[in-house]
Order: sequence, then C-alpha cells, then structure tokens
Amino acid sequence: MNDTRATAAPGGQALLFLTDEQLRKGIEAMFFAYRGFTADPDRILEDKAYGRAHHRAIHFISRSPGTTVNNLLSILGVTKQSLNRVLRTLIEDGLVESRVGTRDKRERHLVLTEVGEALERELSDAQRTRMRAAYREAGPEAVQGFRAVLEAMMDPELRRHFNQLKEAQDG
Amino acid sequence: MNDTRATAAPGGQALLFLTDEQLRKGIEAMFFAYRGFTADPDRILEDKAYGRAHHRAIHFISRSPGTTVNNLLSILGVTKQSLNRVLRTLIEDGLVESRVGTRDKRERHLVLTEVGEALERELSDAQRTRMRAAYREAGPEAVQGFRAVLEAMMDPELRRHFNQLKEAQDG
DNA sequence: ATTTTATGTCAGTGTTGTTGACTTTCCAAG
DNA sequence: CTTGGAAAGTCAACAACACTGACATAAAAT
Repeated sequence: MNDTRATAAPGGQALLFLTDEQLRKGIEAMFFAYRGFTADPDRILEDKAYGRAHHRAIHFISRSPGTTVNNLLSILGVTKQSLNRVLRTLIEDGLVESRVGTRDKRERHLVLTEVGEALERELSDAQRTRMRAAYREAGPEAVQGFRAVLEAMMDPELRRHFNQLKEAQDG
Repeated sequence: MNDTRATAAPGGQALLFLTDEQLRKGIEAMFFAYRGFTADPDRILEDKAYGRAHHRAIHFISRSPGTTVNNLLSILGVTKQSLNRVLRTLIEDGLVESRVGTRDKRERHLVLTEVGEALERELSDAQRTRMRAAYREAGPEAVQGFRAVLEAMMDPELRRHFNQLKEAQDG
C-alpha cells in the first residue's frame, strides 16, 4: 500500500522514486490533516468572540513571553494592521498585557495575563490531545519522520523562526 | 536533538513518552509547514483573480472528474453558498464545466476544461515541487511517518474521504 | 536636527466563510 | 398523478481576517 520506494544510491544516499500520485497524496494529507488540526481550537473559540487569528497570537505570546509586536509580525506573517486588530481586542478583554519596553521605549512587550493563560491552556490542551493521539497511533518512528518532512517543507525564514522557538525551551 | 523517546513496553507495543513541549513543537511545525505548503499556489493565484478556495475546488475536481457538487461540499467542508460563489466564477471563466446528470438530472457533474486543467497543472506542479524537495530532504522513512501521523490527525469523516481518493488511483 | 524605527490608527477593499429565505428541478413514494 | 423531499442554484446580509495606503506619535539612531 505504501509504495514509496527507496534504493541505495552510489553516494550512499537513499534515492526516492516519487510518483506524482504519491506527492499528490501527501498534498491531500496535508489538507485534510490541517482541518483536523484546527478543528478543536476552532470549536472552543466559536463560543467566545475570537477566531484563529487570536489563537495564533495567544500561542506565540505564550511561547515567547515578552515578545515584541515586530517579532510577532514576522512569525505570523501578517500586516501590522491585521495583527493590531487582534491584539487590541485581546488587550481590551484583559487577556494580553502590553508593556512599554525598558531599554527601547518604542517597543511593546506582550505577555499573557492569568485569564489569557487560562484560555491558552484550554486551546493547547485540546490541540495537544489530538496530536498526542495521532503520535500514539502512528508510532515513535513516524513522529520523527513527520517532524522532518514538515521542517523541510517550511520557507527558510519560517524555518528559522521555528528553530529559534525550539532552542528557547528544547535545545 | 530529536528526543522523542520510545521504549519497548510489556505488550510488545512501543510506548511514547511525549512531553507537552514535544507536542507543542509538533503543533508549531504544522503551523509553519502549512504556510510553506500554500505559499507557492498562493503566489500563482495572486495575479489571477482567484484564491485558495478556487485552488481547492480545482484540485478536487481534477482528482475526481465528474464529481457532484454535494460530494465536493462534503470534501471541502464549506456551505453550498460558499462553494457556489467559487464554482460560478470558475464556470463563467471557462475553467470548469457543469454537466447535468444523466441518471439524476438534479445533479451537476463537474469537470475541468482544457484551460482549467492547465491552471491545475501549474498549481499542482508548484506544490509537488516543494513536496518532492521536502521528501528528498527528509528521506524515505520520514515520508512514511509523515503520512501516518497526518492520517491519524484527521477527523474520521475526512479520513474516509482521504482514503476514498486514495483507492481511486492508488489502491 | 533629521532620519529611521516601532507602534498604533483610520479608511477602504477583497476573499472566504457564515445564516436565512426562496425558487427551480426532478426523483420517488403514496 | 400528485405530492413530499432532495439537489442545486440564487439573493441578501453579515463576519472574520487578510490586504493597501495614509497618517500620527514617540523614541532611537545618525
């Protein structure tokens, strides 16, 4: 069923014979899996007045407490106007605190409040539960492969961000 | 660096010790990778008057030529009004043909025209190129794991659709 | 003193999703 | 044959979330 073939090549490198069909299935897998990936947080946010954009902001503020608006912008890849709309509501609702920088007073450092952290936990618990179940079902070797392919799929700039986040608490 | 640990458990099953941090990194990998995944088609569509929704419709019509609107709806998971707006422009622009069903004349069977297939090729070529590069970089075992985790992450209904598409040309 | 950077804000626009209401077509059961 | 309901299409209104462009403020850098 899984006919991704590998053969030893002269250089000791494994060569992949990837048919268009196999690649197409990878593409569809990404599409369907991403729907599942966002389904649980979406359900939680649907009641509250927030959407996916709020979730992303909350996630990365939680991940890098005290991050600046500019840093968040380059991670999320949206315009400042778009991010600002989201941040404004989160600050107004008391989920995020915006602190003027000490060294550079132009910068705003973003941190989650208690309430913000509670929502972050609720959202990430749901997402982690699905991820954990998928990892268990697929097995440990699969997890390594999953991460390797995803990382290889990222744009270089995003990959840099991804690995910087990793270093913060993992490396 | 990749510290997803696996240990042989009594039942012969491998046990995974997944920390919240490891799961979180999987979540972030999905987020960043999906951005890369959609980046190339987005760039192509940006010039033309189409968006991601058009791409998705074109992809699945190409994948299952003659599919009905209802089938497409359950694959894409949007409302008929939303899909209809997209299909209407694609039909008006001569990329998609809508054929009245022969057995059931209420149904519309959707197929790509020559022009539609040309755009589909352009889009999927771009997406496959990235996927192929990622597969090559990650290696053949990683590809297996990638697909296994993604499939485990899908909602059951979407997983059914995914596997039905597979059977069509792979099983 | 001037320029650049970081941030915030206002106004307008586009894509993509939603609900709700309504019509047309047409299969199938009574 | 009539009627109920499913499939498809349409119209209107609306919301989330992205975009561009223009402009304001404060502070750092030159």
